[in-house]
Amino acid sequence: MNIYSRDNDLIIENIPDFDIEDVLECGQCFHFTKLEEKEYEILACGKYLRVKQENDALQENIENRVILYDTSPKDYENIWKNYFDIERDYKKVKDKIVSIDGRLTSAVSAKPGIRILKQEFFETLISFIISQNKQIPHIKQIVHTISERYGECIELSCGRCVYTFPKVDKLYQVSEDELRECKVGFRAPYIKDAVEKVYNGEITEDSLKSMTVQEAREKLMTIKGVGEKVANCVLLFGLGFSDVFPVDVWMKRIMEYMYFEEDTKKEIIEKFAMEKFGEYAGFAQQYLFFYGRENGLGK
DNA sequence: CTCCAGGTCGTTG
DNA sequence: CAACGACATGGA
Repeated sequence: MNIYSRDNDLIIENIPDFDIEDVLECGQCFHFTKLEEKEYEILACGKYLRVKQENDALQENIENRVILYDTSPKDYENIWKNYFDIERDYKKVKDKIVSIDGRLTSAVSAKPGIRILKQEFFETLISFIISQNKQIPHIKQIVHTISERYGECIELSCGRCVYTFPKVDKLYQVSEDELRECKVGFRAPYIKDAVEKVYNGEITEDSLKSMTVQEAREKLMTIKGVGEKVANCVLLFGLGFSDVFPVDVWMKRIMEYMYFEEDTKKEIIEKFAMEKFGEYAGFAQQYLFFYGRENGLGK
């Protein structure tokens, strides 16, 4: 891996096991827009990032080149290195998963560039409350709407404004009816409850991170509208716990297709996967989810 | 028109 | 506990 600045951009060559398309399109993140093939803009951590990956530099003996536009080395060190989980050895992660069960080889090699993003806790919490009983494109739309209406504006050099996801303090001021106008539907009171519990300090990122997964999961589930699945997604994508296995309709189908071959309760599937994959359960889940969804596994 | 979506809640058996 | 309908909204 080789990192250097060119004009105002930050260039990273040869990030192992990284593909910006796999990372963003695998369903863990909703606050981004595709601009071109392998080129995206992302709103995260209170920042705007335009990022592009080139894989056609083979003659220069370079496997891939990722360009973070208008990004200082300092922002890379402080924000994006952590956000993209650059320092984790994903070869080891994938080897481990495949050694546990060789049947995951096809899932892992289909999307070899997945990384579990370290997303902001609050945004992840609200986003996955919204996600229940909704399709990914619509979740993205709602997250964008909430950000445009209540987030902070970042003015780009071209004059266009983009909006970060709002902070708790801001969403605390937003009424249930105003939330409904963002098309969150019956989830409005759920969001309200989550915002209140975070705002008044009953739920904090730090305290959750200091707990065991079980404790943190139970704490999250005291929020109305946060069940087992949403809690697990927040633990995995927003708090850095990797020993969780969110089971949604897709994972249920995929796991029934691969292991159970009959209707099986989500709790059984979750327990089975956690015992099987342990601290790698979250990674295994994401490879399986993306692969299974793209291939319509389990019909 | 009907069915379903990265589910969860409240109500019944 | 287990099962089941309701819940907003939009797309197939």
